[in-house]
Amino acid sequence: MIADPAARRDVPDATVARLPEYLRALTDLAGRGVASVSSEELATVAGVRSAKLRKDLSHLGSYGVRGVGYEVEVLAHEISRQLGLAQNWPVAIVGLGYLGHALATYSGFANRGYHVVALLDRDPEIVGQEIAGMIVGSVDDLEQVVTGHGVAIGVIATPAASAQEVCDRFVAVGVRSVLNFAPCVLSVPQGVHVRKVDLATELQILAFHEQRKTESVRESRPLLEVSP
Amino acid sequence: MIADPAARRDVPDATVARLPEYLRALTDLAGRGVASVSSEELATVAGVRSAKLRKDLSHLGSYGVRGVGYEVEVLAHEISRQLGLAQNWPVAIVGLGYLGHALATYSGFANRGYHVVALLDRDPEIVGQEIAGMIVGSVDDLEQVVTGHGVAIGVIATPAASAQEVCDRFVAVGVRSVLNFAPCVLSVPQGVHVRKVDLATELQILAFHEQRKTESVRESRPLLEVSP
DNA sequence: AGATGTTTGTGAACGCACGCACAAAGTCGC
DNA sequence: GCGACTTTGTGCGTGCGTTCACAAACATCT
Repeated sequence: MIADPAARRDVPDATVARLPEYLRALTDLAGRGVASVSSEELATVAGVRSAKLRKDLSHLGSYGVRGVGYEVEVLAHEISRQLGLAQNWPVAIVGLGYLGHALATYSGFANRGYHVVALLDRDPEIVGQEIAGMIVGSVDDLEQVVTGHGVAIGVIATPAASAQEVCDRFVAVGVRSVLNFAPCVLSVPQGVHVRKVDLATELQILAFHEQRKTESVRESRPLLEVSP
Repeated sequence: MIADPAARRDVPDATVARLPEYLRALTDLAGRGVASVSSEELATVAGVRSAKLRKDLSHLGSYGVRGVGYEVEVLAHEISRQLGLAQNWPVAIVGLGYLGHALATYSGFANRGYHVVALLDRDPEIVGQEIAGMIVGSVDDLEQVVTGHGVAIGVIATPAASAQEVCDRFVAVGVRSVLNFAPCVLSVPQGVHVRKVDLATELQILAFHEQRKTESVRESRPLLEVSP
């Protein structure tokens, strides 16, 4: 029954990174009225191999029934709990350009265990606007807002030049988890967790593979040099 | 020494994923007038360990000078070339909600080896609008646009419900690299490369670690369980 | 020129993650 | 109740990625 304390201690990072995808797949299935799935089926929907899925889930505990499969509701609830989505984390978003705008209105946030409690920007043109049912506040009030709402996770969607300063202010008032969309490396003290998402990076990785594909067709042709 | 043909064949995926960050760091340094860096300095700016950086770069060839370091311009140009950024890949973006809007106006795309050649949407309200200096076209013309511009990379920023259909149409007209922002798994034939970015996923991974932190605080009190 | 100092490039050891294959554990039919 | 079938959970081998540590290679100073 209570295998949690032992199992929960060390969930591999690679597994953690896949849990949200499993949860999304399970939510899909639940929405379609599916009550039970095998690891094979769920793996297909989630885009992984069944063996990997089973090993991942085994790190959370034993929530399947041999010979039957997993109960969708039960497993979804368990993953949800492990990810801490029951806690409705208060999130603050700084920087409301198009990207911040997208994040604020992203239904995935509100519906998946998060609660955007504050939108902040530096531009007086943007401050005061209503976005996703909220009034954009001034970044000057960052400390007050974070403390007041007990913000645990800070989202940075500012230009790279402002990112470090915003991050420092987040950290100074106790935020220990930061999601950074600015194309720069943030330096933070030990114990603060930063995840970075760079849209251009993803494209560049794709471009690398794309080039390899076209290269293997042309095979060993000299590239043209660029003269400055 | 031309070590390229041998070295270029197998660049580890993990290394490829870091190359864009190195390139960004080098561009930063070049902009600040730095001409030469050691692996230690560059690693700090890029947020990795120097040993890892050196091993990564060694997969591209030998572009450093022992006892001195790397020439910023030379290394940047080399990574740029390996990533295929000299080719100005034509990119098409489908789905111009706030996220698609953000992608279209993202300066990182235009300035880093990409050329957004088409914006497409299904909503008649959005078709015809001007975004980032381009007129949004109808998704009905997807095949024509892709073929006409020789689009190699397709970006999907639609709702999940439409993503697979758009993907299929991309693939049908020869696109082999897809960047998917929709929260769903795309199924594609062998040889087509898909990268997925899900904004909610990143938050959930952060939440997991955040929960672990707060748990370890609460559980530090009942260290000893009552045993029978 | 030789000695000294610095930094790269890499062989080797280690650790993590993935896939395989199978025993364990359950269901179902009779 | 028992055998056949299904599916989970996992021990193990393998391969990849990271880190360490050092020799090779270059610059600089005397």
